[in-house]
Amino acid sequence: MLKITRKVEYALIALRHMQSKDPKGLTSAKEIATHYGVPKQLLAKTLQQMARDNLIEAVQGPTGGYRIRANLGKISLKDFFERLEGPLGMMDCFFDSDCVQIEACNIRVPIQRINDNMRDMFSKMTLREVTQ
Amino acid sequence: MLKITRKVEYALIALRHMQSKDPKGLTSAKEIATHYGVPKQLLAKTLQQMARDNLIEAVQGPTGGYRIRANLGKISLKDFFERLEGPLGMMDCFFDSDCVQIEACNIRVPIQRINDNMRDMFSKMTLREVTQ
DNA sequence: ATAAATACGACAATTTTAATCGTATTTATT
DNA sequence: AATAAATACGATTAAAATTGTCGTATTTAT
Repeated sequence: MLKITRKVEYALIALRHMQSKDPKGLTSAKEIATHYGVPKQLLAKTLQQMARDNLIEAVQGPTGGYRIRANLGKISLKDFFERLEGPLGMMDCFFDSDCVQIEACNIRVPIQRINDNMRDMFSKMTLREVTQ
Repeated sequence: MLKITRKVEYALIALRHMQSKDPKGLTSAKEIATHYGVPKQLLAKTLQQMARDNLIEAVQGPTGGYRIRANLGKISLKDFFERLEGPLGMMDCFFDSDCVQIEACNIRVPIQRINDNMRDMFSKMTLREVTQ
């Protein structure tokens, strides 16, 4: 419980790797995959998603690759998690609401409170803190 | 990602339900299961586990059931989660360590930091805050 | 033209979580 | 003593979520 996914893990590995290099230079999915022993295809998808989100920039063709585009110091971990994985909630009922028990449920409000604390915590941490 | 499990959910529902009743009285698994539309067997196991942990007290036989035993105001959410689900960590590598990449991994320390924040947060909230 | 890279939907495998089954034990009630 | 209703719990199955792979298309430097 309360685990991050591989997608997020690989994204962080990739960002941190790129962060430590010349910001103009490009890094290929292959480079990261072989260096960290991570499945290349899955990593590539994650990189592609980050590119769609304008977190990084993609350059196609041979000699292509990715470089960081956004200011990581301005992106909260909460936003980062939500871009990659969707809304952040400890229980599905906060978004789905296909829970028929919603009337009887006695912990919705308290859980909401915990959840707010969690979101608050991740709102206060920036991506740069993790990748630098 | 970052979800609590049903086990924890059912445990909280049960505790909150019992909290709202006469502390001497007993509550059966059946009562909670039918009231909140929750699978009885799974709930029962969770209650049994909480009983083994001395969080609640079990009374057998017909007219038996459970009642709260511990002082919920003295139990942190972190302890509660860990009693039910084991060590709290955003990544398995903090306990398992069967990760061969542990040498190359570049995010272990930063993730550890986030994780510490999370554990800290849950250490500061008590079970009572959630169940009252 | 070729090769090496990104792009991405569809699918398969794996793992984790959730739920059920079956049986034993306890004990209040009759 | 018999019964019934409750807890106790290991084993198994089912379902869901996660993780990984495949195949194909596109881009572009050489």
